[in-house]
Amino acid sequence: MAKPLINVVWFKRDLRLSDHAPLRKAIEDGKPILLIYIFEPELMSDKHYDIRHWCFVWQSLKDMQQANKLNFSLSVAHQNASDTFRHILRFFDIHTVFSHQEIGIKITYDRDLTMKKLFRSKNIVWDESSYAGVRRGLRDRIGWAKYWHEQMYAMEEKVHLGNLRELAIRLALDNSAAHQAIKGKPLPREVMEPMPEGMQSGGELLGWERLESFVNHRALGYTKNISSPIGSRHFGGRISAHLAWGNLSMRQVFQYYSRHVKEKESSVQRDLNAFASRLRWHCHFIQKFESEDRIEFENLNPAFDVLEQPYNDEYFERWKNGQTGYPLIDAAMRCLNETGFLNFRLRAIVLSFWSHLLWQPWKPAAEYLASMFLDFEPGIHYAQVQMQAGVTGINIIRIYNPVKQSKEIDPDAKFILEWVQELKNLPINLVHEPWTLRPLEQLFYDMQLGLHYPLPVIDYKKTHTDARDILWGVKESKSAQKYNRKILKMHVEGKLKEQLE
DNA sequence: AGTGCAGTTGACTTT
DNA sequence: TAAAGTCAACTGCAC
Repeated sequence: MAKPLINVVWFKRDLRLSDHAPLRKAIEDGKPILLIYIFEPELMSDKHYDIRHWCFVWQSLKDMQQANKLNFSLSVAHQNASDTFRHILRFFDIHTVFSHQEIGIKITYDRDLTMKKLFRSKNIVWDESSYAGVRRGLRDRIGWAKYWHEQMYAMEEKVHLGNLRELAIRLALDNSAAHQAIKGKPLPREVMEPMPEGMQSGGELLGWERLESFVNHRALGYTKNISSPIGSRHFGGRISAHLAWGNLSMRQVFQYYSRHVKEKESSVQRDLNAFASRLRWHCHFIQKFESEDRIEFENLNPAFDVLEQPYNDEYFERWKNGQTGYPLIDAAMRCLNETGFLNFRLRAIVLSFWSHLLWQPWKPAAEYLASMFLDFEPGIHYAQVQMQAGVTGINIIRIYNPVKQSKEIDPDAKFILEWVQELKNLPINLVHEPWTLRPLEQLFYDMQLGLHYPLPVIDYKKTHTDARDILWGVKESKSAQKYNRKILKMHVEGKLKEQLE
């Protein structure tokens, strides 16, 4: 007996039901639709990911079913993609699989290659829609900004939920409840539990709440607070995780901003425009990764391959657990571990500390930070890591002074004391550099260095000079400059050039 | 009042 | 979204 012929919409990092090209196309086609999300064990155990991401995904999936009052379930699998589709093929013939292109790390790229082969062998069409103005196989950036703007101003991909409700089918499963895996082991319990306090929860609804509250209430103060460890958490857009997992599409964010910016006061407009310019940078970096995904493993500028930065496990443990003895660094890392978010400046500071002051290779830090950033977006992440590590050749080398930054961005030490409570009895000026405490003061404040709080893991004065000399030496070498020309040609379009340098 | 000088500020360059 | 160094201009003050 012939199996029913269906289409599949495969959700990845596009967990929403609006402005969704694959859904729009599948509905237009009119065949029954199976909606699936696959929790891939190999991805879940990859170093870039943490349970917090899968929690966020789970909440997004729940939101897609519940908040929109759809009376069908998304099918959720917990096994690798090939086996999932083989399982589906036992019950159905698949005409087309609709999904978004994934600009991802090697492990997902390889999975896509495997799937491409599998689909071809089964005579299944794989229809992949592009991601937010990012183009496959681009060799240079001529006309890129223009194309991006066209994409952003284009009409939304309309999804008719009524039609979707009629077409959507569920895979008949052995004793599976609505949210259970269609096949494979049950999901870890923690995935289905609420987010820990302080970490953003996932979902389209929450994404829109954030976007609206930012544009209409929190935007004034965006630029002023952008570097403040505490201020940025309120005055920032805070939609990054929702963008990374596709609760919001870039186009939706851009159009919401364009619609509302006109009606605001000029001071708010300034802040909103600063926010909006970053939306384009977001896609710029993803495009960069699409064109050159080797930067997950290799220096963008190969001249920096000569750096000798032997990995030190003790340094790694102290850095990641917030035990370096530099209060700002420790506060940032502890805060990140617990909340999944840091503002841009703190991300730059902790990375600079790792690669310049601890003189460590960027790769282990890149993987660890990816797993802690709830908004981990592969393209942006690796471009930023390399930029902060100073191995792109085309960007200025910024070695942050953790004490100077501490006094500048956290003058009253509020942020530090929130996360490094060991220091709470010290006067503010000593919180920024506790190693200056003299023995009598340590007694007086009941704060023994090396016991209650670690001594600095390195001496800034010594390490930063070495790092500076070596990095600038490479940056100015003939070899680095030769590669720079190639890099600029590939990734930079006209006016963007100055902004990058 | 003008001069010399130490200290400060800001623009600019180098790393 | 850096930090440190250089230099010229400026400031305040003493004489």
